[in-house]
Parts: sequence; C-alpha cells; structure tokens
Amino acid sequence: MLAGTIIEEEYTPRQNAVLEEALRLLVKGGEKALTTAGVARAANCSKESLYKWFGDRDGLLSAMISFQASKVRTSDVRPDALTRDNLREHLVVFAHDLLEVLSGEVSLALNRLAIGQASREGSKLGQLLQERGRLQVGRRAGALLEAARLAGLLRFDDRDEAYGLLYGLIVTDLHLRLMLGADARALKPEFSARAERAVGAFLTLFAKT
Amino acid sequence: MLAGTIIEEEYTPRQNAVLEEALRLLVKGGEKALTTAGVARAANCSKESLYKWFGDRDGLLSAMISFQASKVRTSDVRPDALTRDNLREHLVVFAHDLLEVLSGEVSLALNRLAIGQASREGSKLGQLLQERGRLQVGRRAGALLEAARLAGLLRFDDRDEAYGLLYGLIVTDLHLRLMLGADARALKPEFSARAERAVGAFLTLFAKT
DNA sequence: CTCTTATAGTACCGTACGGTACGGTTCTGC
DNA sequence: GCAGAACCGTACCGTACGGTACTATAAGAG
Repeated sequence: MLAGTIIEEEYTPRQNAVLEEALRLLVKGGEKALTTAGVARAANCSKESLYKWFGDRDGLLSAMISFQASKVRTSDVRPDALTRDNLREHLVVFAHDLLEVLSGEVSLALNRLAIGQASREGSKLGQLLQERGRLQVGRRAGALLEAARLAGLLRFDDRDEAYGLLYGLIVTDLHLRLMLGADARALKPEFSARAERAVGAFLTLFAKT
Repeated sequence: MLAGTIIEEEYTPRQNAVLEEALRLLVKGGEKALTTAGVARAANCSKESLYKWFGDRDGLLSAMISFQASKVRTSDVRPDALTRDNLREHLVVFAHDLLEVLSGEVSLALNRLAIGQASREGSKLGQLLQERGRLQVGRRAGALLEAARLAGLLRFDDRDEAYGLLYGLIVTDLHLRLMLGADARALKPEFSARAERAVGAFLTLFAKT
C-alpha cells in the first residue's frame, strides 16, 4: 500500500485555459464528450499540444482534477473565540459550504469521471480526487472540531470518527442521488434546512453538557 | 416530473443466464469490458440475439439492473414484539445488511455504471437504480422505524428524515470511497463497529426517554 | 418429412476515438 | 533579420465498438 505523494504540478496560463475548457466540456457532456479532438477544438489548440503537455488522455484527466482542486482552496477559517452559539454557526456554515461544493457541477462531473474510471486497476484518479477533495475539506472541519474540543464545547474521543458522523448527517445519500442524475437545482433550496438539522443532531450527540 | 412506473419485466432462463454473464463481465472489467461482442462471447450467444432480446446496449444495461434488483429481494422482517434491546438489535442487523449490500461487487459495479451514464440526458439508469435499490432498502427500514414509533420506542416527526439520518450515520462517506476504488476487503472488518456506532448515535437522537 | 422458429457463429459496415505526423504560422532570443 | 522553438490546424492511421445481415444448425409442429 504505497502512499504515493501527490506532486503539485503547475501549468502555464495557456494550459490552464485548456484545462478550463476541458472541464466545461466534461460538465456539459460527461466523459463521452471529453475527446481529445473535442478538447482541442473547444480550446483552439492542437491535439499534438495536448499530448505534449499532458502525455495522454489519462494525464489530461489527472491534470483536470489537480487543476480544479487547486482552484477550490478551502477558506481556512480561524475560530479564535469559540462560544456555544458561535460553534453552531461555524458548523452550519461548514455544512452549507460542503453541500454547495458537493452539488457543484464541476465537482459532480469530476466525481462521475473518477468513478467511471475506478474499475480499471491502474487508475489513480479516485485516489487523487480523494486526497485533493475530501482531505482538504476534512482538514478544515477537523480543525474546527479540534478547536471546539479544546474550548470545552465538544466531547469526542476520535476526531475522524466524529467528523465522519458529521459528514454523514449532513450529506446522507444526497451525494449519491446527485451523481445518479438527480436535479441539483431542485434540491438546493433544501440545503439550509438540511444543514441546520444535521448540525442540531451533531450537537445533540457531541456537545458537552 | 413524470413518475414513470417501472415495468416488472421477466426474462427466460436463457436470458437470465446471459444477464448473469454480463454482470460477471461488468464486475470484472467495468463498463469498458461490457461490449456486445464480449457479452455474446462470454455467454455463448449471438449478438443478434442480444439485440433481439434487449433492443440495444442501453436496454441490456437496464435489464442487468432490473435482473440484479430482482435477485436481491429484501427479507421483509416483521417485528411483532419490539422491545428496547430488540429494536437496537434489529437496527444493527439492518445497518450491517446495508453495508454488506453497498459494498458488494455487483452493487458497486452497477452504481459505477449508472453514474458513468448519468451525464447523458436521456439515461434512466440512475432513476432505475434509485427506485430498485434505495426504495427497496428504505422501505424495509421505514417499516421498522414506523413500528418502533408505534411501539413507543422512537420519537420522530418525519419518517423519511429520520431514515435519512440513520443512513448517513451508517454509511457516511464509505460508499463514495468504495466507488472511487477503495479496497472493500480492507474495510469490511470495520463494518460491525461502524454499525454499532451508527445505531448508538441514532438511538441517542431518536429513542424515546 | 417438411415447414417454421429460434438461435449460434461469423462476417461485415460505418463511425468514432486515441495517438502520430506534417505543413504552415507566430513568437522569441540574438 | 534570422534561426529555432512552440504551436495551430488538419490529415492520417489503426483499432475497437455498436449494430446489421447472412448462413447454418437444431428443435418442435403438423
């Protein structure tokens, strides 16, 4: 189980523009629409350049994931003075942000792409998406939970376990339904209530009396 | 938002055998390995028969989902005398069953297939899998929760909402990780502890004092 | 025995895609 | 102004797949 360190690759502005266009194509038409010729045509570049920059199609897919992840830097909120209501608010904001990220078009498209590719043995796309996305978001929540524990507001033994339950309470099966094709726009109005409900349940479970 | 009723199609034993072989191919090699020629070769039938029976490739995929769903009939446990410990045990069994189903090879392969297909607009595979799988399992849990509420053991307003939280507590992000390629065998030993933890949290939230 | 039906096996067709090669053009450094 | 690199656009190639057509074979009906 080698823990391959993920290389932080940087691309030129031109290459970033190409990756942006590739993401647009992917969001619009799924993996089927993401052909090398299609990307080249949409981005006004040559196929030869694509292969020179990204190696092959898989390299392009990996680059798209890295590029998107590099754009979505999690705003590392630093909670100095955590109070009870304060914590609740922070958690609700986090829940809402998580729901917004997961239901985003690009996120959904990339997750679908990586999942469709997961059957092939040598595909690292799943691991890549996992490390780039989940760990990023999870770190933010983990820091918040840890700070709340230090402030004497929460009680839990295992931070990852607590975060796992928080995640489950927030997301439930919504992510799966979205990836199976549920209409995101029809579900977004529900996000606020969902976030409140999840945070309420989480505090019932872990708030220090 | 038309709620198309799903037709309960039945297939001949020969066709069932072909679908079984197609599922084997899908599990082994993903959607890429599921070619019409490959299915015909593996199942010792002609491509012409495939198209006669299932229409086209999409019809074959739909038939595979229906076929698999028809095999996994949920054992509708009828809880006559629900006590407090009884309920906890029933919930743990349900949680464990749910985890086993979601981590099953065929389930994962079909979910990956439907998700990969979800980008195309006219694809009903996602809806099909949703209705066949989730509703089936959810109905079983819903009945259990409703019985527990009638027995005065649980308190909740919205049954679906309560079930949603139960689902989230049990599954968290495990399903996503599995679909992204995480090793199911490495995670299965954790299922018992995960089920216990989830049910404990759920009862903390909803058990009548 | 013969006609019909169903199906396996194979050959075939059109298309689309991944990847490569090449000519022409713009940009850069000197 | 010039040499070289980078790059666009397009043409090309091999392959693989979805779908169709055709032949042969076997089973059942009359």
